[in-house]
Amino acid sequence: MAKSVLTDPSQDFPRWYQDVVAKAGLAENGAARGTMIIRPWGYAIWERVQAALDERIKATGHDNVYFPLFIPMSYFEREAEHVEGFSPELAVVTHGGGSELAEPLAIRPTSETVIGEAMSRWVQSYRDLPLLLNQWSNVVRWELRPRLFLRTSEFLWQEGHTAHATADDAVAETLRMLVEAYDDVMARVLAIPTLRGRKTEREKFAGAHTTYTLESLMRDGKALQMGTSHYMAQNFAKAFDITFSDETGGRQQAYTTSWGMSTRVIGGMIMTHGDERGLRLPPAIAPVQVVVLAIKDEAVEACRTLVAELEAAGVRTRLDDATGTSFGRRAVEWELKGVPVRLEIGPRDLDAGQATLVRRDVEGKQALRLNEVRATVPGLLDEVQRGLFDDAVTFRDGHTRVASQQQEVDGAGFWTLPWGELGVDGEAALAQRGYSVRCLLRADGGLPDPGQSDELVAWVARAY
RNA sequence: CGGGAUGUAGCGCAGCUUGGUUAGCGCGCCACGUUCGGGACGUGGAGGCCCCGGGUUCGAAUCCCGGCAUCCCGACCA
Repeated sequence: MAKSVLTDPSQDFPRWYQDVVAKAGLAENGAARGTMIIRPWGYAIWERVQAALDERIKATGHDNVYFPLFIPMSYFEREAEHVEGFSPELAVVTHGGGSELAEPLAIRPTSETVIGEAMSRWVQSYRDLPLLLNQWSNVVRWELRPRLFLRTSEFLWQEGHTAHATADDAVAETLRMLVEAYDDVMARVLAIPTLRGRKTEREKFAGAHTTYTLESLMRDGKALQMGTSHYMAQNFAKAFDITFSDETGGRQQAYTTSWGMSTRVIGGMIMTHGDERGLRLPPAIAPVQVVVLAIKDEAVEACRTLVAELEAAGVRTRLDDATGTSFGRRAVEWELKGVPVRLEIGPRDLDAGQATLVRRDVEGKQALRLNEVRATVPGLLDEVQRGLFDDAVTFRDGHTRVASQQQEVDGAGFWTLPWGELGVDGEAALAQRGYSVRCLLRADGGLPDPGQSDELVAWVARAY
């Protein structure tokens, strides 16, 4: 298990994070304040998140669509809470084609409004429901304190928007995407354990009836929201007139949902798995799962054979035959990039008919017979994936403490306390001290219904 | 918008207090040679509106005034 920055106060976590992002070649700041340039290695990771998530979204019956980047300002004003929540962070275009626009255009911070407007035209009958849409896009929010991947003025994400005939259907959809799409990708692909919970009124999405969230604990003991799923009830249907004729010919208002997951999860992955030597990529997300490194020219041929074998076994493999660069430099570069497994072959290995296996997740090297590589590596990658997830669970559980009242909350990690004791006043008191209620869970750990208010446990932490 | 700090080579920094040759150092980059099983070394080289504007002075990276930008701590947030 990686040493925690939390247990080593001499370490400066923000600095560590910046170094990992830079040295792994993931991203850098853009010219405009708060913007981010995603470099090839970082984008390849995002593409794997996209692929996994898109597969889950399509598997649950959703269709991909694309809506405009520009949204007329008046759209935001139709939903009171929504406009209040988002106005402060809107970027607004006032000029186009050399002259001032009659109506300013907001650059989308999220697309409930434009999509709601279209839904009102597309939904006429109960037969048109449910309407299950998803969009891959960039959005802009003028954040005050940007940080690569975690909070940038512009970010890439996926936003799902659905409309349903009944409240039950909409709630079920909200929970389905949280669990079957988001948490599945978090656990299976990013190897990040989460809490599945409900947001408090104070923390919910602007305009939502209920917000559900996935919360994770980073290695510095702060929490990060990894994805949210919102049940809007009829709030947006009212604002955008999404109505339909039911089976009996009556007029009904639809119930809508929205849910999003962004490039932030890459930041979460870095802060969950990274160690003092840089990035550690879970195999499922790694653009390159195995690098086969030829130490000397005479080993290149054997390396090529190995690469071909592994590729045939479905392992994403890259050959490093840059023997003109020193071995140490190449080894370190692949470590910084977080590649899970390295196979080194030099003259000594050739003589012995073996490769030297180096895992990124644990210390040490071991010999592996060349003819056993193909049979061994896929299982090893699964083991690494599980190990990273288990380490993160152990870390979280080891940094979760129980409190009975808000005054006891003091320090890094999660704190749990009865929501009935805490309440909105306790929540406000915690906020004064820099802590927030990340989410509410049922006493048995399950997800609370939208209306449930008793027997809830508040999970509290400092957050990003 | 409050509190603190910083702008000097691609990156990280020193120099400024006490003005004075040609503005330095580390990393990186280029060439050649020796190296190469864990970030090699030597020699040579390229690369600077010292954030911007004004002022003081024989002379400003350095002192004074005014801008601008960035970073850190808060409030906002996927």
